[in-house]
Amino acid sequence: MAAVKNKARIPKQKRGIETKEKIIKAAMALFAETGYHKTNALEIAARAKVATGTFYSYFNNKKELLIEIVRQFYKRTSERVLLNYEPKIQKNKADNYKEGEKLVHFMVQALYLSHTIPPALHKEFLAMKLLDKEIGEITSAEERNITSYMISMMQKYKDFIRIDDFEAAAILLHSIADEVIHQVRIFGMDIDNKRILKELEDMICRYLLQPAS
Amino acid sequence: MAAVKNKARIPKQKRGIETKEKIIKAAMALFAETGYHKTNALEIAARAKVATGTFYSYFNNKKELLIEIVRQFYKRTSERVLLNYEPKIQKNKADNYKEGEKLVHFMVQALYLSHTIPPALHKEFLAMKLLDKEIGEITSAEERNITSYMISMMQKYKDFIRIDDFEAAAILLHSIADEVIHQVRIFGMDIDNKRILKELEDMICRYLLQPAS
Amino acid sequence: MAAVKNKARIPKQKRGIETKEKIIKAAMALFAETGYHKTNALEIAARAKVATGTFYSYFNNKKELLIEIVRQFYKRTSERVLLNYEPKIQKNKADNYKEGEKLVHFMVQALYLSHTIPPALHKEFLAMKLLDKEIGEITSAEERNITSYMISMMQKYKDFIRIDDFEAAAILLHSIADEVIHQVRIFGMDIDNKRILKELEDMICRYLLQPAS
Amino acid sequence: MAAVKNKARIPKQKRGIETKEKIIKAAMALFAETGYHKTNALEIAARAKVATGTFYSYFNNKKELLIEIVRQFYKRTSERVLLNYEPKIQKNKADNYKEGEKLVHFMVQALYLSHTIPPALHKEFLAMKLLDKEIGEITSAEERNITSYMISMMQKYKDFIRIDDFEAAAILLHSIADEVIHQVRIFGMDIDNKRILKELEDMICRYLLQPAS
DNA sequence: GATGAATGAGCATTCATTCAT
DNA sequence: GATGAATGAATGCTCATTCAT
Repeated sequence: MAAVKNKARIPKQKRGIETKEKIIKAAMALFAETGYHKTNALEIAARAKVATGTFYSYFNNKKELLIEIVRQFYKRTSERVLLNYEPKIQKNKADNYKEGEKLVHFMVQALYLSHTIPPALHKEFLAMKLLDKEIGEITSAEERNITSYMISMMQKYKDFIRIDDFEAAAILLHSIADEVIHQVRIFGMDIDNKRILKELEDMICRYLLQPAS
Repeated sequence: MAAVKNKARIPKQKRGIETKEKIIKAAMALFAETGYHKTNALEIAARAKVATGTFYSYFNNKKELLIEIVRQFYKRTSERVLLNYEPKIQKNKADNYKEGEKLVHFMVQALYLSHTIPPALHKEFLAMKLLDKEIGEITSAEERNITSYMISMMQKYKDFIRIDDFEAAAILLHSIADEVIHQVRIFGMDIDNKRILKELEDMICRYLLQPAS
Repeated sequence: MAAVKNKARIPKQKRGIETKEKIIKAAMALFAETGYHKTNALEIAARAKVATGTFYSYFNNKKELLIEIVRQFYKRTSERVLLNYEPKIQKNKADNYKEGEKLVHFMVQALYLSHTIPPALHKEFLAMKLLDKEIGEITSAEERNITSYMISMMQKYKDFIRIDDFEAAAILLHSIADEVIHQVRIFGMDIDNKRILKELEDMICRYLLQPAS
Repeated sequence: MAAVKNKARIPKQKRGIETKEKIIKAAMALFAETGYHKTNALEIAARAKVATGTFYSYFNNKKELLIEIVRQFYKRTSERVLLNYEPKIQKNKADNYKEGEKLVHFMVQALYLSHTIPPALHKEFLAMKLLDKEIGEITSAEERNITSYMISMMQKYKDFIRIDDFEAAAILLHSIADEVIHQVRIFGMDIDNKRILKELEDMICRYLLQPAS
């Protein structure tokens, strides 16, 4: 309702960019340590060794800062997952299942490796995705990106694939792979993470791939 | 001086129990409508048509109220999932896979049906599970319960099962089924929910069950 | 300004008197333990094993209860100091100073012995005497009583006395004796209390009594 | 998590120091007018023409403010009492008692003059010394200072002194002189203050000084 | 641009007191 | 008389945000 005051400075000079980066670094550290809700602007400014006023000249408010952080994270993650070189898959090999397994392994690994921020911070992101509409939308857009990419991959390798509903499959696969990786990375479950990831890959393969004839 | 003042009244009389219930109802409605963080004690009391002081004579603070709500939810969910009658599975049937599918369908349905609180409220629970240690622990305990139950089911029907690592499988299955159901219930994804759930069941079956010979 | 609601019940029956006494006992204990200001009606009622409502049917409020306690204390103290039998003083003895010393010793002892409530509670009384007008007045009245008594004693034994201004002397003596006894009883000073009391008596004697000729 | 959040701002700039001083002034006025317990942070801020938040950026809470005020008071008092020039006392005069009287008079006057804050405020200090442990400790430390000074004075003029136990005497003298001065300044007793102070000095002299041979 | 002092609405919490049972 | 649940004004304190220097 209220007109958004868009006073946030967009730094052009080197010093300004560095200051903004200092603030983001400090905020990430604090969000990871004590959580987004329990961190306040004063603390962020203090940690960044910057005056409170400076904070507000770069970000209109705390949430905008979070959005910036989340955006940066997803941008980097996307790049890592989507732009990664594909493995060498041989379409005409005798055993398509084996080749498919390679592909699945590659994708799960890519997803796993893309989650490189501190678990505690990631936890905050996931929570904020649920709690905040804006963050939720950013996340959804990102997920749609990844899902589209997966559909295109299925189409490319459709001879390997046993299921029909590519869209549902993509959503399902992304959803579960992401969740399992979160579980593994964030909660660091008691039992060996490798065991879980192995089962995950097996599950995806059994579901997705044409069985070896 | 003592770290925690445990003044919360434990109502013995009918009136007290009703009042407490009124507060819980009001809080659930508000948490669902505006979220836990954006709801305050005053609003809860007002919605429950109760004085602020009354709120604080039943709960030491807002979080304790949330914990009570979460506990109640999990207790009911557990009862529904765990105590549900099992479907009639015939162990000696010719087609074990078909019977297995019935079992999987039954379990997914049970899990689906157990999530009967308003999606918005559930969203809050999931977020708080990530944000708050105490809530996180309650949730973990609950998850361990369900995982144990699943392991025992696998042992009971081990002739149907193709995988070896029951523990990893149980964790994996619980994790993904829960996640997909949340996605479906909370985000009410664009594409037909039935399509997703159908794929989920298919995936679980392919992964879990001995293929039809 | 506001008309004082004088609803406080004056118990006639044994049960009522006992209940009131229970409340007073509980309050004294709590005032001593945690202080008047940090004690609330609920706690007093709880300690007295009585309902909150019952508290308010015996006392209009917390301060009235304090006043009752202070009154009781001064009544008992007065009785002990004033009604105490006097020592046998021989007016015609050769050495008046020696006899005077006996008298002073007796009075200091009487004052000392009259302070029989727990030091922590006494501390509260002294503070409330400073902070609260009503309590201050009760205390002042009491002090005037004691001062008068001291003047009459000086008159009775005027042959022993070296000073002229009986009134100023009585006020001074009461004031300092009381203070020193408080110091000794309440703060339990590091150095031996007996040394302090001995010096006090010596001081009073030197000041008050005709030197031995 | 940490027991005490030490956020209190320590003003470096002129403006900050002035603001802090404004708050202290306002608080002293209000404590004197209505007492410490009946004054709240809001009122102090309002009187100082400052926002509530400003109050809390200089003091963590009301008690910390009181402590600061008490500290300032004792610092000033000490300086006045201890650093005051001594009167010219002639050790070899014929009449030591006369010289001693001068000394006692000087000390009582110094003590009297050192109590320059409004009586009502002083009353609050005395009450808080009894009610609050921290304030009590500050006061005790101060009293030990003064007592030490008195002992050193007695040693310096030991030829004038009739008593042996310097330590007990110092404690006793400080205690009673302080008390009588409080009585006089705070309660402004009915009878002429000069009469009381005169008797006080006489008493101290008789007790402390070698009689004129 | 940067600073950090100042703001004040907002929220959590307490407790003296009342009153229906 | 006794009970204890309910009341709600009062108060302490926080923190996002502004703005004079």
